[in-house]
Amino acid sequence: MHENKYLAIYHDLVSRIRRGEWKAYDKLPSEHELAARFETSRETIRKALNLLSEHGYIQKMKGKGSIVLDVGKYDFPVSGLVSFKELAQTMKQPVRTIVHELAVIKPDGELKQQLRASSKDEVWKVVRVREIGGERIILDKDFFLKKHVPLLTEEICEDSIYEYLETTLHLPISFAKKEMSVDAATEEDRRYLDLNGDDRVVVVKNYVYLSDATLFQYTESRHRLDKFRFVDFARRK
Amino acid sequence: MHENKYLAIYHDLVSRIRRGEWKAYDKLPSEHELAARFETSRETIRKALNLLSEHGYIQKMKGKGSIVLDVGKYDFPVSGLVSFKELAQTMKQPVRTIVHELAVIKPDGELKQQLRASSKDEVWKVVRVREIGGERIILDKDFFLKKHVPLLTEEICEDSIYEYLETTLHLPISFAKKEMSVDAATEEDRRYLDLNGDDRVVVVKNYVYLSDATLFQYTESRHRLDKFRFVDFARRK
DNA sequence: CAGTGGTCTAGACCACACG
DNA sequence: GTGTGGTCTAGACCACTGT
Repeated sequence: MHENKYLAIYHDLVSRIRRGEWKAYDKLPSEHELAARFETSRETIRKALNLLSEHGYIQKMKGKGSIVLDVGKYDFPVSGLVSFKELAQTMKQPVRTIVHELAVIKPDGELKQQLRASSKDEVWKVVRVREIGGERIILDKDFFLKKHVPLLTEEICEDSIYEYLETTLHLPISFAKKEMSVDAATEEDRRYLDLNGDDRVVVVKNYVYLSDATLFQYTESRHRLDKFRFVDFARRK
Repeated sequence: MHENKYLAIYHDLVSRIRRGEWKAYDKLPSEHELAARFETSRETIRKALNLLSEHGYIQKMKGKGSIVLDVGKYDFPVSGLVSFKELAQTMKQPVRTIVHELAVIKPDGELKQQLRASSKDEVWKVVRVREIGGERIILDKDFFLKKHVPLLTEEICEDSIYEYLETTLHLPISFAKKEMSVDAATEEDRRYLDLNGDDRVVVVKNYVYLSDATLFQYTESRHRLDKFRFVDFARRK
């Protein structure tokens, strides 16, 4: 496993910050100083620092230096592509995934359009419920183009589909477009979730693209209103 | 007004893409070619292309080239700090801002904590309603530390507070943390908004920081459920 | 193989902050 | 003034993609 120099420096600095080597509002060493310490060029240090900045670890100030922030260490994930398994690992509550449906289907009108699929394409349909603290909170409906994902099993769906796609199939998942809104709850929502009488759910629609910019997955995540929470760290452009 | 070379190139390429000089899935010229065309170095071109990539305009592919995407041209804003006025300009519906309250207050317990203010700090409180297509949809409650914002008028609040802060006061707004959730509607929500009987609202809490990492604004944006929509473009790290 | 984007270097000059 | 981060250059080598 080979890691880029700037990524290695980024990870090194992240772990130092997390370990408390620098506390919030402490100044980092200057870029010149860091370049000498890591025996590299300043531009490479700057790549690492820009990553830290984008991820909310530091704030850079022209003419002054870079200071460590205290946001960004908590409340992960920030905006980004994060799978439920990665998210679950940061939570205290016990979580469980129940697979309700796992089948190959022919996409119909709306779904075909969403996946930009042709009539000949076959599509995996996966319906899962996420249980958190004993309550059924999230209904996940995933659709994959079968030409990209030849095999799926119940075991994979109970673990992490993302992990399987990336580490086993080596699919180059690259970017996604998310849309969030509040919609009326369907009969399916009422059947699979503990809605406590709510007639609405938060719907997160996720369009996932590969690195050649082809769409290969459409996911609809339906959350119980009172348990929904989304955190986003954003920099002014 | 001086603009950096890589920013100028970025803006040039954005406008060419928006004008349709390259269509979706077209290949951009290679970085080498662009460097020659813009009479600059490849690293500078790469800075511009990375901006295009981050903003969802292009997809870079090692060994192949960069292609133009069709997401990112619509559905603005993507995740980011965007003021209501900027957002309104991209909408078709007529919008209006009504200022209900504009006062200097002493922060009480919860607010003091949220703004990390001391008992001596004075705080601007602004309550505004956003009307879209004739309906009162969004209730915005803004709190600014007065030491950063000496003067606020009703005219400024009806226009764009952000514009005033950035272009007139030159406050270096730098980053923000957003939290979204669905909460019970308050008496205030029912009074100011056309809720149509809903007993919940989408709450977006926004903590805004200056470039020296000091918090100076807390905003709570309360949206009617059925009109709430949030779009996010995210790249896999 | 040639062409592409990804990383890295060792410098340079600039704008900004602070004493 | 010194020191900081921001930009820019002209090269280099690498890994990947296509033919």
